[in-house]
Order: sequence, then C-alpha cells, then structure tokens
Amino acid sequence: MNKMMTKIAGGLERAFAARGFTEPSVEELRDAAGVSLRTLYKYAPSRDAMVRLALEHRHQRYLSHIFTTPTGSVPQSLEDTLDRVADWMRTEASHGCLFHAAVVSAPTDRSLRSLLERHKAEISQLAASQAGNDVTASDALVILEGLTQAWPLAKEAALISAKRLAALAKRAAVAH
Amino acid sequence: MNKMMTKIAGGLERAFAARGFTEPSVEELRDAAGVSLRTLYKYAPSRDAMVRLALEHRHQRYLSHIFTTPTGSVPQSLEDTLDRVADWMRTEASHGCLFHAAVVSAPTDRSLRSLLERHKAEISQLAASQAGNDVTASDALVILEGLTQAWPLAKEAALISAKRLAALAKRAAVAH
DNA sequence: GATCAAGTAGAGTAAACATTCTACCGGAGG
DNA sequence: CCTCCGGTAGAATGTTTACTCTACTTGATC
Repeated sequence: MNKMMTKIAGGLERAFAARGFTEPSVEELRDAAGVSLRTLYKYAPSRDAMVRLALEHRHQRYLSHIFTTPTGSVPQSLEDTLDRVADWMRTEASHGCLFHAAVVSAPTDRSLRSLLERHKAEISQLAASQAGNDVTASDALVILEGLTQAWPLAKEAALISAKRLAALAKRAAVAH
Repeated sequence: MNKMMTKIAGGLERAFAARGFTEPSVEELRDAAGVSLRTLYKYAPSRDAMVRLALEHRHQRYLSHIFTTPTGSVPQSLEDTLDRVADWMRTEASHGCLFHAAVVSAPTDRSLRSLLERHKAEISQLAASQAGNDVTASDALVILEGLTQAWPLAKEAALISAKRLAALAKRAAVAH
C-alpha cells in the first residue's frame, strides 16, 4: 500500500527525470514504475496525477539530499549548501530542475505551479536559515537558481562562481 | 518572402511564449502566425522546425532588447544589463526563459540543445564584456540565470538581489 | 477451503493531432 | 489576356496515445 505508493512514485520520478515530461507515454511510465496499468491508474488516476506524484517524491528526496544528514554534517553556510546542490546535479539532475521542467511542460496547470512555488520557497528559506541568515532568502534563491540553471551549461565553473558570490554576500552581510 | 518569414516567426514566437511548447497544436500555431497551413509548412516543414524558427526570432529580439541601443544607452555594467533583463521579464517573458522551456519540452532534440548553448554563451560573454570584464562570463551566467529563473517566483526582490550580487562581484574584481 | 482485496496482462476505444492533398484565387509580368 | 507564383481554405489520412474494460492470478484471513 504505502510500499506500492513509493515504488510507483520513485519509478515515475526516474522516468520523468530521464525522459522529460512530454515524451514518455503512460505505457513507458508503467514500465518504469514496474507495475500494471491498472494499478498505476489506481494510485494516480490520470497522467497529470502521475506528474504530481513524481514531484512530491522528488521534493522529499531533494530535501533530504541537501539538508538532512545521514552522518551528521548539516550544511552550515550557503557555500556548504551549494556544494551539496552541485553533488545532486552531478548524480541526479544533470538536465536541470525537475519542477521547472514540469511547469514548463504544462504552463496552464495551476497545481504544478503551486507545487513549484512551495518547493522553491521552502528550499530558499531553509538555505538562508541554515546559513545563519548571513544572507536573505531572496539572495539564496537567486544564487541557487543560478547554479542549478547554469550547471548544465558550465558545470564546475558554475559551482565556483556561485560559491564566490555566496562568500561575497556573506562577507557583505557580516560587515553590516 | 522575407516579409512572410518574419511574420511567421514572430507569430510562432508569440504563440510558444504564451502557451508553451507542448500545448499549442499546429492549427493554433497557424492562427498565431496568421497564415494558411500550407504556407506555414512551406517555411517550417515540421513542427520542430517551427520551434527552431521561433527561437531564432526570439534570440534576435532578446539581443536587441538587452544589448543594442535605440537611443544610445548601451549597458555599461552588469547591473545595467540586469535592469534591462528585468525590463524584458516584466514585458515579455514573465514565465521564464523560452530556450530552457524548449529544451525541456523536447530533451532528446539535439538541435534545440545546441541552440540553447549558443544563446547562453553569447549572452553571458556579451554581458561580461559590456561590463568591461569586471566580472567573468561564468559569474555573469550564474547571476543572469539566477535572475531569469527567480523572477517568476520573487519578481522585483530577485532583481534587487541580483544587482547586489553583481555589485559585490565587481567590487571584489576591482580590488584584484 | 472459500472469500476477497489487490495485483497482472493486455485488448479495445475514442479523441487528438501532425502532416498531406485537393481545389481555388489574386495579381504582376510578359 | 493569360499564365504562373505564391498565397488561402479546409478536408482526408494515419498514427499515437490516454484511458477503460475484461479475464485471470495470488495470497492472506476467517
């Protein structure tokens, strides 16, 4: 039941991340979820619902990858957070943010947009507060979006630039 | 002929900007282009070609909006450039970058990806050099992407943050 | 051992949509 | 005058695809 739910959500997330939101057919999504068409539709009664399910799963995984700690090392500064984001990009999201991708593929879907907004608001607030509010949430948002979006184009150079900007913003804040 | 070409390209750009790349049907694109289906296919022999046509048109308009001068005021700093980008977002692209949107809607299309890469490389190099190289192209890329992507979420606050970051980067560069 | 909840496998349906084709029109040049 | 070039209008085609439905299996619980 909940086992089944997370299995499906995980499979859907993988499929959408690998192939985008428009290309995979429902049959392809079924294969990725490893489940029959009937049960897939039971847990997500429309293709749109499959997208939402995948994004909710993604949100949880992203949060725990960036902010929570398997071993105890919580990010202490925006620069730490950026390192973890870069790590995420390297291993999981080399094509960019899945939330933006979802919204862009269905720009009229109101519920996707609000999912995106909640996701980004949570991330940027967490990033700012983990960094001891050396930096505003809006600064954090611009830098995080900049890194995430520039990553596919500039890879490690984008990380270096983002971290330099974060360091400058912090120093400026500390000096009032 | 060329008259017809730019009319079609402009109409397509408007349609894709307003409704995304997946939703509008070719018939809707035809209406936006103000032309018959037959001539539409003459100038863009497939839907994919329509996307490319729209993006090329977009690229020209974006460059001239940001960097060239109707009245003579070329941007002299990255901050000036950011003001012009914000102006563009206010009036034209409140939903985000059309190139990213196109790639995301067809992630396997190699030609779209290279269009995106050329577009972004040109923009960030121009931005850095207009600013007298107070800032690297990679810094400029991160800040520009950050503003463009954060704009739909934070509007004017994103502009303020982006400009502050640009100012800090410049001061740091000037002080070696 | 019967029942029932929850699954698989996959055929069927109806709509949407990209692309093509047929038939027609206006006007500029010879 | 007439003849094409370059356009309009829109019907036809064939494929793709989201979603539904039927028939069957499994395994736990009473």
